[in-house]
Amino acid sequence: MNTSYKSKSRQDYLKAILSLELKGNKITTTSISEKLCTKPASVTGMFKVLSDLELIKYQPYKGAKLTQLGRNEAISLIRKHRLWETFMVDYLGFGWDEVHEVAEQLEHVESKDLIDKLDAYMGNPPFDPHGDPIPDKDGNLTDSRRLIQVHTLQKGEVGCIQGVLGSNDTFLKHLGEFGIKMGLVFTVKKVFEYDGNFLVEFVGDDGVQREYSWSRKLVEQLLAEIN
Amino acid sequence: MNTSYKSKSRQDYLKAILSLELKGNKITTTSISEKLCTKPASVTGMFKVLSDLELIKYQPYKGAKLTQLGRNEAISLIRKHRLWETFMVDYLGFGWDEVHEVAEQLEHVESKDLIDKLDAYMGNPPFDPHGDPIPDKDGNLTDSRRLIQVHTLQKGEVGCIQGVLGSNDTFLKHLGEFGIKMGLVFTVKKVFEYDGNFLVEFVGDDGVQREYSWSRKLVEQLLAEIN
DNA sequence: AACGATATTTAGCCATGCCTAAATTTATTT
DNA sequence: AAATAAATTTAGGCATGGCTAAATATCGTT
Ligand SMILES: [Mn+2]
Ligand SMILES: [Mn+2]
Ligand SMILES: [Mn+2]
Ligand SMILES: [Mn+2]
Repeated sequence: MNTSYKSKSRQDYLKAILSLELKGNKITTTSISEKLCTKPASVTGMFKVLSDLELIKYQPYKGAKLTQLGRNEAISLIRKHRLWETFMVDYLGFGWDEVHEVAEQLEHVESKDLIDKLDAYMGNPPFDPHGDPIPDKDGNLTDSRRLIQVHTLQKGEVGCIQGVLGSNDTFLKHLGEFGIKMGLVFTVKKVFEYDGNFLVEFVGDDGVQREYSWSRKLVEQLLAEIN
Repeated sequence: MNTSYKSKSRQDYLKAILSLELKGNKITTTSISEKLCTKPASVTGMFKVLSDLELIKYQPYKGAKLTQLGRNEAISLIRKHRLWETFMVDYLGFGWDEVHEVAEQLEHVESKDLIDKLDAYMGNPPFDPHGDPIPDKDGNLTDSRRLIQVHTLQKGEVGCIQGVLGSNDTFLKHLGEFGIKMGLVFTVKKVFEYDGNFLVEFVGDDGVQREYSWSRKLVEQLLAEIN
């Protein structure tokens, strides 16, 4: 049979499953169908295929979980996705809000040699443009940083933006309009009790120090390092 | 209907058709099936699809030809293919015999912005690693060079390798073993009447001048510029 | 423990692109 | 002008990966 696990669809399913597993979620037909914009019935069909290929363990009505084989494949896809994003932003001049869609395509290009050479060309970057860790060529995905959500900061604390939770393009574009980017160092001047907004202060691209009001919804999605 | 012309299969058909048209061949179901390793019956089916999409003009039993729309799409694919090959060889350190397969995948990534930025990043290279001209971002595919097949050279003439006819990997690897590469300047010392072999002389990578015997079959596939 | 709500699977359908075998058209010979 | 050969199309099937609607299993409530 020609049944291999190297198809765009199957790979997207593996990635979706890993993504939910990393968040600690149960892998149900409904949750995957939402993530991939398909229907639960379609997911059931794919779960059977992936299970036959030993990429997942699937118990009808009980859910699915990645096998080691499936996990390896998923991590390889994450590696490709994040390296291509890094290349597009750092070398080709794309904005961080412009690369996700294209990386969704590039991650499916099959060539270990290509991605390892691209990685080497860029000097083995540890993080992608959204602050997400890039698995190394052996599939090790580690992140020793202690990032915390900005909404947990106290008045007076200084943070450095190192990542974002979720990275859909409109959210990223919104951040850009606020001058928020990776590595930005800011100070919490005040937390408003009324609506949970954060008053922060930082030096903009133009070298001028200004104050901004970040919404509660926004700061929950921002990850920072504190010193 | 979801019937778009952006599928890997359809794109590969368009490329195959353009490739044969450029060689002046008639586009038959048989010729395309050979090029794509499918069967004539499958090509008939695809010709109907491409015809419905107005990418080709198709007359049953008479053959097919690209429309302007189809030609534009095919040229865009050629552009992507050659730019990715150039990137892999000139930036990532691949050999010219290692990039074709991967470029076959990369050419299907859909993003005009990506390929135009990659082109700019590389400084708009005019030719790919195999000496083939790269269409510009507006789809202009021109080649003002006057390349001739090496077997037409006379004893005593000096040539500069600028391209190869056909570029399957084993052929290219073979060239590599002979020290033959783009830009190589050589002198024809003698043409053997017996077997049509060419005795040529050039300075190798190590700086040492040596003589080589190039087979008739080989020199027919080499394109050179003479000064 | 039984009911209703919710989640999941099954059944049956569709589009894409490939295949083989059979029918048909076109080209070549005599 | 037939007859044969070659090329091409048609017919019928298969695998993948979607869908909807209906059947079934599981879960939360009372
Ligand atoms: Mn994808
Ligand atoms: Mn990312
Ligand atoms: Mn291709
Ligand atoms: Mn090439």
